[in-house]
Amino acid sequence: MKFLDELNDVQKEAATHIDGALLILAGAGSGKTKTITTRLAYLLSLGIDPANTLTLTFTNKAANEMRERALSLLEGQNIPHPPLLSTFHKFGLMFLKLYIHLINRDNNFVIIDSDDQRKIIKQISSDLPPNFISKEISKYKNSFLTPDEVYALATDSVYKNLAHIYEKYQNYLLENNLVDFDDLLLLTYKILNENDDLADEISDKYQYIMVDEYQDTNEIQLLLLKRLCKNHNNICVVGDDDQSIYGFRGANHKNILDFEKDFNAKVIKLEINYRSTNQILNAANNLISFNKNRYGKKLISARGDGKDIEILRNYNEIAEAEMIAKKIRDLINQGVDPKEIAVLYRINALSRSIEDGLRNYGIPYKLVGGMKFYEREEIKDLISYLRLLVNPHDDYSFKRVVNKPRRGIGKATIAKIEEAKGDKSFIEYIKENDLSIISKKAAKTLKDFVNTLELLSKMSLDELPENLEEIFELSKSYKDEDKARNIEEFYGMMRERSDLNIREFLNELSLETDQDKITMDMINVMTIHASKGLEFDHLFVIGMEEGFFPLNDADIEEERRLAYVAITRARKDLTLSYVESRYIHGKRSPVNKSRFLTEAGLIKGERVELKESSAIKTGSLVKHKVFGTGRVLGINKAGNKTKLKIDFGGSVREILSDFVEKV
DNA sequence: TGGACACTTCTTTTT
DNA sequence: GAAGTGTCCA
Repeated sequence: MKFLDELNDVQKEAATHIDGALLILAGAGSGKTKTITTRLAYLLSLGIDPANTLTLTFTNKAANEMRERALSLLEGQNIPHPPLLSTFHKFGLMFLKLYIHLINRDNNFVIIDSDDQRKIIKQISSDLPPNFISKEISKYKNSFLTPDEVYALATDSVYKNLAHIYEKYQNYLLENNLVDFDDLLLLTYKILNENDDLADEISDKYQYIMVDEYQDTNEIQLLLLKRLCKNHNNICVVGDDDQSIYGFRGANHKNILDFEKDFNAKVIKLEINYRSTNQILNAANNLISFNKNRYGKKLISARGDGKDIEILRNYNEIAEAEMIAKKIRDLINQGVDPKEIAVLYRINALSRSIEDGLRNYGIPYKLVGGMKFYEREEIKDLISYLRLLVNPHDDYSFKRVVNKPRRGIGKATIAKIEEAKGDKSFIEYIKENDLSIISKKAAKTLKDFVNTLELLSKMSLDELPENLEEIFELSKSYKDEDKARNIEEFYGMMRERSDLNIREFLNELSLETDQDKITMDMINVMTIHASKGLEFDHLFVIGMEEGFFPLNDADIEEERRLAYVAITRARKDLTLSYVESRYIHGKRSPVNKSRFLTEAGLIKGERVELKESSAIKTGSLVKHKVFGTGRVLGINKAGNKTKLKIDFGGSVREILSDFVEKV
């Protein structure tokens, strides 16, 4: 096999491993993708039926890239059909289409995204932050807790209330045949778990399973994988425990640390780094060695020495931005390709100053992952129209679009119908009643609206854009040119996918992200999270300050991994920057340089003394001398004082954080 | 009904 | 500082 010659010995060992569980611990820049795509190509070149392989990823982009690379290695060989490479969620979607009837649900379900989820939650309850609720619900679902069980476990009124909201939320999904992102995996697992014969069938079908970015898997994904490989244990996962940075989204860093034990796996470490210079890797190695929870590996550069890492210190963020803009200008003047330059930061709020700086110097840049196409208001409106056509009972979508563009249907009218309609959906009620409770004009508008929707619902995906536009003037009604253009772009996407019906189109769409669209042609400005998997010759990381990076109250080891990811994005030239004072949240505050600079060995003789955070967060249990134990409902920072809103068994008090202890 | 104004909040976000 | 939410009034 000629393509094996492209690999080093360790990579080759990994790529030619055939049977049994294997963990490929792949350090940053160690040729991870090359190794697993080669392994896939290798398996297929041995005559293994592509239909017997399954490769799971987290993004469509990764799946597509890997498919292409594997197939290009096999060029000229006769592969009967392409292998299945899919995201976990898309795999769930395909599975549920075939088998959701086994839990008595119809396969014409619609997938909701996190935004929809929050909206639904908001309709159910208004007293707790929807973000907090949706996180909690996700936690419960992923721990297989039913609302009743959550209620039974609840120790205080807040959590009893949450159990209640959870129950209503689940009922809402069932009534409207909706499926959230968690469900795509959960229900898939549930069905496989309850139907042993089916699990056998599926496990026998997918005899060779591979998983990319294993450090980002959560509990359900682990359980699901166990089901999928129950009959063969042929599972090969790739990942880097040191690059696990999605804990806040439910990724369980433990999965990769325990894989060896969980699956009785062989472990192969890829430690030769083909990306960065010694200086950069030394800093990365030094820094990450401060973490306790890790497998332990050291990156060794295949590129040798390069430039020293530069540390920038500035008076404030304006000076910082100016200094970096100047440096970037110089690089470009030296002929550096702008797409080889990137600026990273921990939090989006820092993008502003650097953007200003670049703009002042007339340097074109691209903000990666800023406002997302599918999250734009006008696109969500259009999607709501499509949903309403598929499911006339979708009251959430109905309310979203009933007055877009303006038809003179306001809050009052909606509230009246809401009260009168009982269990009926808006559209049902409007069709079946004379609407005497609202004004004649509004009644006529609504009747017309509903009739029009019914008409539109009979159309195919490629007929819709024209008709929607003619009837509702969705694009035309916007004065904002960007919005109109976005709508036209979306129309274009609908026409392109005329092979699908509306429902299929919506479900495909909900699993798509802008991540898939990242193209690199200009200077890139983005969060560290967005930079994962990318690499640049010249890299700037700004905001290296305590409180920003590491962020206050965050999991320090995950912050450190994040810094590790940031550093290892750089190929030859890394610049880390901090300031003395930063303007944030409408206020200027003095800041100290990040401990990570010291830990990386970049600033000698200094040690930032800071307690490892025993951070108090919303939801934490705390103890007070007099009031006893309570749960934190909210956190309020005023100056350098932090005030906590705490529920002490029903009575809510505001207490300064210094007066309580975390329990 | 919908605009104007006050008040709150502010980490990252592969699906 | 900005965006999102809530409330009031023409």
